[in-house]
Amino acid sequence: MYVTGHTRRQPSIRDVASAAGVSYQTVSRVINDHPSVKPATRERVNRVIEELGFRRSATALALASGRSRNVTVLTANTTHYGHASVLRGVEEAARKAAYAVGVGVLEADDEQAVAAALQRAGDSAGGLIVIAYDPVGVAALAAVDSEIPVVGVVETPDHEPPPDRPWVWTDDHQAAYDATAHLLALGHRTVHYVAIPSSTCRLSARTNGWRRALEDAGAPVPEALQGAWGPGSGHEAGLLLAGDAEVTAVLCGNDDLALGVMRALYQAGRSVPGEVSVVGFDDAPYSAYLTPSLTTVRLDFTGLGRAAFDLLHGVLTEATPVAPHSAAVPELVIRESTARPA
Amino acid sequence: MYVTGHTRRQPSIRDVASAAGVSYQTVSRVINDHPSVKPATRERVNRVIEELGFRRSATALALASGRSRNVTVLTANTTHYGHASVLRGVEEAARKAAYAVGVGVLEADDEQAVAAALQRAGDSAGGLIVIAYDPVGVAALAAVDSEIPVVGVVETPDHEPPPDRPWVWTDDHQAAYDATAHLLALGHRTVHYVAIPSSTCRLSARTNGWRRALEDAGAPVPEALQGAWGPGSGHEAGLLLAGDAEVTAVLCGNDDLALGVMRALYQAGRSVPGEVSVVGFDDAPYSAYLTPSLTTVRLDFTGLGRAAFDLLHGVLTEATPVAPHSAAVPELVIRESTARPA
DNA sequence: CTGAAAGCGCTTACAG
DNA sequence: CTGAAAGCGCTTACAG
Repeated sequence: MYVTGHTRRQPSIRDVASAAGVSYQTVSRVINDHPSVKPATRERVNRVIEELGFRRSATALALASGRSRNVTVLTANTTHYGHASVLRGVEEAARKAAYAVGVGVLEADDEQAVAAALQRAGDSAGGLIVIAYDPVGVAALAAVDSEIPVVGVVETPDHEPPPDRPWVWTDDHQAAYDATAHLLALGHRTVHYVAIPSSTCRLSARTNGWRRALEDAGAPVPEALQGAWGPGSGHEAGLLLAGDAEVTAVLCGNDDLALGVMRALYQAGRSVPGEVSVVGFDDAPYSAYLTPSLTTVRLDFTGLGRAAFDLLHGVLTEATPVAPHSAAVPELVIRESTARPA
Repeated sequence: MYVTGHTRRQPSIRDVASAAGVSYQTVSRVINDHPSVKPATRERVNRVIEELGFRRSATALALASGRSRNVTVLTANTTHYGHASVLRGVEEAARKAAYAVGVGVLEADDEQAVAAALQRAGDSAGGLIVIAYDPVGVAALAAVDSEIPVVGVVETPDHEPPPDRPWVWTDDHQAAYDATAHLLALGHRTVHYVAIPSSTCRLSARTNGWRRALEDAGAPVPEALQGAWGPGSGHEAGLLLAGDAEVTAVLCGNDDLALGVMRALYQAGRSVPGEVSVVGFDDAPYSAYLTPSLTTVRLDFTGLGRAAFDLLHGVLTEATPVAPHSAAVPELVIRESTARPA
């Protein structure tokens, strides 16, 4: 069989219209499920659509209608488990709603780079979801033009989001409180804390939850250590902590940090959980298989992503009232890395 | 300050044109860097563009020109380190070229689902990048309409890709060979293997590299165990392996599998690397911080993603000749999980 | 219930 | 070097 190099053009609504013996306007009504089309006509048009393999052009639709069935998620990171899972949740919900999803990564947090990322995203997207777990994300969320629909995936906020700009989060504060309380209940005198980068200048909800639990129990409140996102910075913090004989329990802002801390403790000859208990945040896929397996707070990132999309979809279509909401309840998963103090 | 609720429409090239006192056609020439525009005119237009904050509409551009400055990557998984890193690499290169990137996840591998994913992706993208590390991805790559530009991110192939459909890969075969040879050189009689899901019916390049190294050394070739992607399946395989006293060295298709195997070995009371050596593939961020830290093959997934985009960009613009190519050389990273047999 | 017109914001020939 | 026309594939009023 010989095929010419010529690409057969995709059929347009006009092609469908002439093949079905109607005006292209009627075809438009059919593909938009407009009520006022005679059933027989509708059926005939649908048959032709099927035969010709017609697919409505998303770009023409976007240009003509001004709406774009595309959302893009802006994030500072795509490989970290939490961020990647949020993206996955967004994609899942978007797929169900027949939306396309784009990704933009926020490389640097200078104003220019953020502005550029925002513009690129705004060019193609009808709406934005920005993951604001870190300073770059927060800056981006704040810099979004007021005309473009956006929802933020944020840390537990301490104030209401602006009405036109919903947020989505899981209750970090309570989760950190619970994890700290668990350690205290085991008999530890206090709990040290290695923080992930705070998204804002003020203290994060996790930090506050940890501190509150300590205060409520009348335990001393040690100074929190500031970590980054990866295990390397957990390792550095762990080295510091390992040198302090007072340290018997460490709460970490995420599992990567906890992993680094455990490694440092091991290198310093302090056993986990024999001498020191360690708790993480996230429940990354690897955490259950570490030795000792990691006690951690399971966060439903995927559910968060789905919620973010649903919210955005709501503001995009104006069908649903938009309300800020906290999705999914975190759950403390107790494994081998926590025990009573020696 | 009072602001009306009315959205000020984005300026179009006509707005720019009238403000600059030229025709909109001239504006089009300026934004497209067309050579034949008098420098003075160009400068004036550019000034107006600046003043008005004009941004060319990506969707109008796509509709009018037929080209879409958007690529979408199709993948069965977004959270696994390798897949996420490829995506990250694509985004990085796309950003440099001012392209937008979309993601589509391949949920199920039945024909319908793949076809649906393909259609959705094709609707918005000018080109596709499909990650074909697993059966779903392979099916998707094969099902892409011949008219749409696509590049596959694949396992080391055993034949040339079709000329119009470039692939990108890293040399798995050599990497598996090296890792196996390392274990053999340490004095192990043979090396067992836990495989990731093969993308095809035939054996994967990793499996072949492992087998070849064994054969070249005259070592017995045990049957490979079939794993999935996550640590859970590595754990299952590890339980099997742990029961066999002959097993002293295990090569795993990825780090997650290796983690699961190490956990199983630990539970069975067999020490790593004292009694059994374990090697992974990927060099995930956590691998260096495990105890024992994991010997593994570092793969440049991000570079692979960048290469995939560059290739696609080449076929999209027809500026660069497209050639299949192997990006980045894998590197064996020797850490604590491997040692001489007891 | 159905059709003819105008327009979304650009680009691609075609003129001058 | 610059401008007026037609068209990309749809939708949104406006007629009938």
